[in-house]
Parts: sequence; C-alpha cells; structure tokens
Amino acid sequence: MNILVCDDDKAIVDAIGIYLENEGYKIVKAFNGVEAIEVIREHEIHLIIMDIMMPKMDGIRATMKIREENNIPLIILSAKSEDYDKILGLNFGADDYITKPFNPLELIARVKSQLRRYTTLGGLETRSSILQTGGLMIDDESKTITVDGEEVHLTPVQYKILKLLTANAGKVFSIEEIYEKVWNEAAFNPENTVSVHIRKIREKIEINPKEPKYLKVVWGVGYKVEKI
Amino acid sequence: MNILVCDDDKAIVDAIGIYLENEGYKIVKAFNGVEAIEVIREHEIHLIIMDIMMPKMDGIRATMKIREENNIPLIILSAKSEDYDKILGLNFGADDYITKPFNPLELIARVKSQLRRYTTLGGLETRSSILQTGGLMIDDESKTITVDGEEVHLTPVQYKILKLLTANAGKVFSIEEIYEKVWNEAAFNPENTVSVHIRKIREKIEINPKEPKYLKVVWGVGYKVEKI
DNA sequence: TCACAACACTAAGAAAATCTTAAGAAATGC
DNA sequence: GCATTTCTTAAGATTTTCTTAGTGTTGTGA
Repeated sequence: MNILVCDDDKAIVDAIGIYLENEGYKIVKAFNGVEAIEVIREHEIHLIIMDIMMPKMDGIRATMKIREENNIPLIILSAKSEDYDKILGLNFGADDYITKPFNPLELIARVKSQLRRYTTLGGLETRSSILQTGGLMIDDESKTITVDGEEVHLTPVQYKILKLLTANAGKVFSIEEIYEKVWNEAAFNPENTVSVHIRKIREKIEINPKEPKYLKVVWGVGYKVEKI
Repeated sequence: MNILVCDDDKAIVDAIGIYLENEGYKIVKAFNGVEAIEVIREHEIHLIIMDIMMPKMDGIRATMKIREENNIPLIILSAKSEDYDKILGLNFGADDYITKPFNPLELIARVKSQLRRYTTLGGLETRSSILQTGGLMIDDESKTITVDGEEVHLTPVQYKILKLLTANAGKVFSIEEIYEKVWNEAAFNPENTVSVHIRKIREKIEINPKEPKYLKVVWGVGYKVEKI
C-alpha cells in the first residue's frame, strides 16, 4: 500500500513516514498541494495524508482538486487552533481528520480504518450520508433532520451532538466525551452545558421529551441514541 | 490505571500525584528522563506526564526515546515562558501538553481524555463489547443487560459488579475484592454494602432470587457468576 | 446433635448523586 | 442592532447509594 504524505514541514512528513513505514506501508512525499496532485497522477496512491496549512495551494483546495479526479481516501492534518467547523462541517471531500499534535497510534489506527473501508467498498465510492434509527433520519449532505418524515430544525451544536450519537447508535457517550468530540477540546468544567443541549434536542425530536424514544440517558454514564 | 509523573520538582510531582490518586489512578514517580525510561521498562504504565525542563535528560529527549519503544499516551508539562511553538509545532511524539501553572481540573480532564482515546483506539480492531454466560448478556457499549432476551435495568454500581463477575465468569471474588475493583479504593468499611447490591442485582436478573442461577455465593469466600 | 458463632440475606428510609428544567445573560451572526 | 444561538445558574425532580438493624442460614465442635 502506498501512502502520500503532504505537509510543508519536512520534519512532520519524515516523522509520519517513519511511523507508517514501521507498519509496512510505502511512503511518497510532497510538500505542497501542487506537488501532491502531480504525485497522484504519476503514482498509484492508496491513501493521502494532507496538511491544511501549506504554501502554494492549501490542503482544502488541493483536496477539492483531487476529488475532481478520484476518491482516494484522504486524511486531513490540522492544528487544534484551526476552525473545527471548517474542517469537519464543510464537506470538501476529506474522509477523516487528525489534529496536531497527534498520537502516532491514532494516526495508524485511522489509516488502517480508511484503507479497510476503501477496500471493502471495492474502491467505488458509495458514501452514504444518511444516518437512520427508527423514525429519526439525518441527511448529513443537506444537514437535514426528519422525524417520521417531518423536518425539524436543529442549531449547529445540537446537530453535531445528535449526529455523533446517531452515527454511533447504541453506544453510550459520557458528557465529557460528547463535549470533547463536539467542541473538539477537553472539557474541564462543563457545568451542564451538554445536558441543556440534550434537553433542547429532545424538545425538538421527541414526541414526549419526558419519555424519550430516541435520545436516552444512561444513569451515571451518559447519553445514547437508541438503535432501532 | 497507572500513571507515571516525571518532574525534577518533587513538590509538583507530589501535587499531581494527589490529584490523580483522588481520581482513582495509581501513581509512579520519576525525577528525570533516565529514571522515567527505566520505570516504563519495569512497570506497566498507561499514561505519562512529563516535564520539559529536567536535569540529566530533558523531557523532549526522553519523549523521543520513549517513542522509539512504545506509544503510551504522553502529556507534556511546560512553563508558559518556554517556547510554546516549539512544543506544539515540533512533532516529537507528545500527545498533548499543559502549561504551568495548571488548573488541576484541566489536568484531570486531559488525562481522562488521553486514556479514553487510547483505550477506544486499542479496541478498534477487535472490539467485542459483549459478555455472555447462559441467558445473561452484557453489552458494554450500550450498557445494556439482557436476560433471556429481556432487557433489565441495572444502576451503575450494580452494573459494574455484574460486569466484573461476568467478565471473569467462574472466578470467585471476595467482598473486599469486589469493593476494591468497583469502588476503586482499598479502604474498606465492611458494613454490608456489597451484599445489598448483590441482593438488588439478583432481584433483577434471577427468576428466583432465592435460588440464583447466575449470581452465586461461595460460603466464606465470596461471589461468582456461573460460567455457562 | 444441638447450640452458637460466623456469615449471608432482606427491607426500609435517609443521604447523596445525578439528571431535568426554566429563565436569563452572554456571545455570535446577519 | 436585532435575532438567534449558546452558555450559565440554580432550583426542583428523580434515581441511586449507603446504612442500619433485624432475620435467616450454614458449619463446627462440645
């Protein structure tokens, strides 16, 4: 498997290269978006790791350009300070993202995960942007949520929370986990921000918020969306 | 979970130790990089907190050295005056960093966050969150317990006890052992807290609590879940 | 074998922890 | 600057946990 690593910081490219080579992957390097596109045309590449901030052509523009031609799995690298929404929310074609500084183990896990997904799809992209459980449906492409066919409006934060829980329906997330995943930072004093949002979501998606059908609490643990 | 705290300032090591012990972690101490590396070879360490400025071997060199051998989550401690970019930007293998003086709550949040990340990633490849014996089934991901297909509701403590016993079905646990594992503290004030919980669990999972099928007592020793 | 000591079980209620809700302040976006 | 969204606060509701104290059961050794 050949992996293209693209970052203007040579030290980072080298470090990532070493981790991945240890796992048995072949590494190809590029130091800006223009180079990356050239490399992809010339080599057979199975996965791309791309930095956001780069001279000449930034990672987002490069990703969009690459997506015009093919669907090679692509993981974005970004600094924590950069705008989360821009990376996750804006759908510009990346499959996953990792924030710097990153845990090498996490990088490897995500790379494997992407390669697995790609090969089981046979390389043909059939990315379904629809999540569903019971009568609850989330179309991530149009950012639309419907309950029993009825469209409901959620605010951005509410949307992210519900999407996280629905994408992993059945799995329980602690409040800390939810905070971390949605806000992209460790919460050390979350008061009850999350539970207020939970309340608001329930108000909108549940027939009877007192006896939620979808968004359930697991006492002493956290919240989950029921898998139906 | 065992956490290695490494700093040349004993007062800081002790302070961090106290905060983390309160959260139920076991602490191992080291006072310079060389010691840290030795400790890691000898003990099972799940997370490292490392100061940057230290005699003998500084935190960055130590981190790089550690990274040659393994991927234990590592949080860097650094004074505000030190070059921030050097720590954040330079990728030498740390997973997160905290600046001194730090907020204890923040420290704990980041520690938990790292441990969570590490364990969920580790389980990514072969996660089987389901424990089973006879008709009793525990799905740890959704925190759901079913008996003969029927879902039963357990409280957090009850859940933890049953999970402990089921994960080690057949093994007998003394009351002290159960207390220690579930409450995460050795200090044992006998009373009969555990047996009350056992009673409640039986009430919920057993057809006839007087003649338990799953959760059995072993006279003079403790309790076990039958391996079926 | 019988009594007694050690151990296990049960029930109930007070205390503690956790979740829910509402309302308003602060921040954000147009 | 207005409308919307997000966060904070605090009180109320609910659930869980712990403790107590009494009852039952088992094993032992006189």
